Amino acid sequence: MPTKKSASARPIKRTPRRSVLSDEIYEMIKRMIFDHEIAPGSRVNIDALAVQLDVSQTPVREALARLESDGLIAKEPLKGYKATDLLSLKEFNDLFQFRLLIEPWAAEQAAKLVDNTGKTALKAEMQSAKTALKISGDDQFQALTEHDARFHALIASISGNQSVADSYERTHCHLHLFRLFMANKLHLIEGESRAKFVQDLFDEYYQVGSGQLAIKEHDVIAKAIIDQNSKAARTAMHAHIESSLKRFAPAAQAINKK
Amino acid sequence: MPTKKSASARPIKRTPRRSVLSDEIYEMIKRMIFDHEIAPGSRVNIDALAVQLDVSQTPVREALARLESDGLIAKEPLKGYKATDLLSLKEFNDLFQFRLLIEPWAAEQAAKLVDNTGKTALKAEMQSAKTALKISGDDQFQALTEHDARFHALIASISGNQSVADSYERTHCHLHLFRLFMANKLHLIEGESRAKFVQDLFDEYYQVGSGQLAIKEHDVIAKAIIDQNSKAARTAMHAHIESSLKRFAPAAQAINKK
DNA sequence: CGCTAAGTTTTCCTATAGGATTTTTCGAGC
DNA sequence: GCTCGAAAAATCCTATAGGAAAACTTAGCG
Repeated sequence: MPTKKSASARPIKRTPRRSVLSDEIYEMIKRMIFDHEIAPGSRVNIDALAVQLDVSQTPVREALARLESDGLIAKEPLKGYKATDLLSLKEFNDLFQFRLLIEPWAAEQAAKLVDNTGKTALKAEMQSAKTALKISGDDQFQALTEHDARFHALIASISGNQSVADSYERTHCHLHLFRLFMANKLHLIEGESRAKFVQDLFDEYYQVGSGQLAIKEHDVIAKAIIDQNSKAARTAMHAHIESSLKRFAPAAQAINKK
Repeated sequence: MPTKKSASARPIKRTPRRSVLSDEIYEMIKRMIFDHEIAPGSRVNIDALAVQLDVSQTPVREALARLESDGLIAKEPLKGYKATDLLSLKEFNDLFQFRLLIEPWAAEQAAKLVDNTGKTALKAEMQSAKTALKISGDDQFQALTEHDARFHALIASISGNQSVADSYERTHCHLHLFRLFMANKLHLIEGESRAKFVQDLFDEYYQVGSGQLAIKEHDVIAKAIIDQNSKAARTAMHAHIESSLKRFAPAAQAINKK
C-alpha cells in the first residue's frame, strides 16, 4: 500500500503518458549527459535520478542498461553507474578513423542507389541547414549540430546497408562532439571571455564566420549523391571527415590538457 | 498478498551469487536465443522468463533492454519483447560487406602495431583452433565457432582502435551465423537425414573434411600479422571474409527459402 | 454478416523492504 | 602521528505484489 509520505514528497505531475515511459527516460538521461547535467565521470545515483525524474527505479534501470550498451554510461558492479569520461584525443582520432572506413563507402553506395525519395530528403536536409545558418546564438549551435547528425545518418540510410547505418548510429559521434563543446563551455569561468572562447571553438568547427565550411562540404556531398556521381561522393565525404577532424582538434586539445 | 502457488512453483535454488545477477541473466538469455530455446520471431514474456530463470523481473528487464540495444530482441511498445528474426540473405550480405569495410583495415593495423603480447595471444588462439579440429561432433562445432569469434575480436583489439573493435563486437555476426546453423538443424525433422544435413552445412562452412579451409585462412592471417606484413594481412583478411560469405551462402539460402 | 462494446488478458509501471557489498568512520596499537 | 582493522553507514541489487492502461477477445445488436 502506498504511503501518504511518498505521495506528498513527489511533485504531482502524473503526465498523460504519451508513449513508453522507459523510452522517455532513456532520452531524458541521454539529454542530461548531453547537457552536462550529468558531468563526465560523475557517479549516477539510481535513487536520486528516479526521484528527480519523478518515476520509479524500474524505468531508470532499463534506461541505464541501454545507455551502457551505447557506451555512454559505464556500470561498475556493486558500485553503481557513472557517466563515461569525455573522449580523449586518441579516442576521437579512433572514432574519426572508423568513420573514414565506413562513411565514404556509404556515400558512394548512396550515390549509386539513391532514388527520388532519397534525393528529396537530401534536398530538404540541406534546406534545413541553410535555415539554421540564419539563426543566431545557442539556437544555431543546436540547429547545426542536429542537422549534422541527421545528414550523416541519412546518407548511411540511403546506402541501403543496415549494418553500416546501425553501426554509424551507435558511434554517437555527434553526442561526443557536443559533449566536448559543452565541456569547454562549462569548465571555463563566467563572463564574456567564456562565451567568446566557446563561440570561437564553435566557429572553428562550423566555420560559420568564414564561409560555412562544413555546410558547404555537405553541399558538395549532397550534390554528388543527387547527381549519382559515386566517385565524387566518396571523395567528398572522405575530405569532409578529415577536414572535420582537423577543425575540431583545437577543442579536443583544450579539454585534454585541462 | 503473495499467493502460495508462486512460492511452491519455483524451485528453491537460491545460489550463492557469484557476480552481478543481471549480467548473468543477460548471458543466459543470449544463450537461449543462441540455442533457439527462444525461437526467432517468437514473443518473449518477461514474467515467464523470470519464473523460468528463477529470478525476479528486474534483472530480466535490464537484460532485455541491453539485448534490444544489441539488436537481438525487439521491443514493441505496450506489446512486449520478441526475438528478432533470423537475418535474411540481404542482411547477411550487408553484414559481410560491413565486415569487409573494417576488418581488412583492422588486420592491416594489427600487423603494424602488434607487440609480443599480441603475437603470443595470436599463437595461443591458433593453437586452440588446432586443438578444436581434433574434437568431434557437437563439441567441435561449438569449439570452432568460439575460436572464430575470439580470433576476429582479437585482431580488432590488436588494431588498437577501440571504435573499430566495439563496432565489430556489436555486429554479433557469429551469433547470427550460429543461429542460422541451429535453425537449419532444428527445422528439419528427426532422424539421420537431419543430422547429416547439418553436418554438411557445417562442413561446408568450416571445410573440416576438405582441409580445414577456414582455419587455414586464419593461419595465413595470423602469420602475416606476426610477420608484421601489413599488406598481406589486409589481403588475407579480405579474402577470408569473402570466402566465408561464399561458404555459408547455401545455409542462408536453405533457411530463406523455407 | 458487420460493427460496437464490455470483459479478459497482457504488459508496463510503481512501491517498498530487505539482503549483500562497498565505503567510511573511528578507535586501538605501534 | 601514522597505520591497520573492525563496526557503521551508504549504496546497490534483488524480490514481490499489485494497480493502471492498452490490446485482444468475445458477445450482443443492428
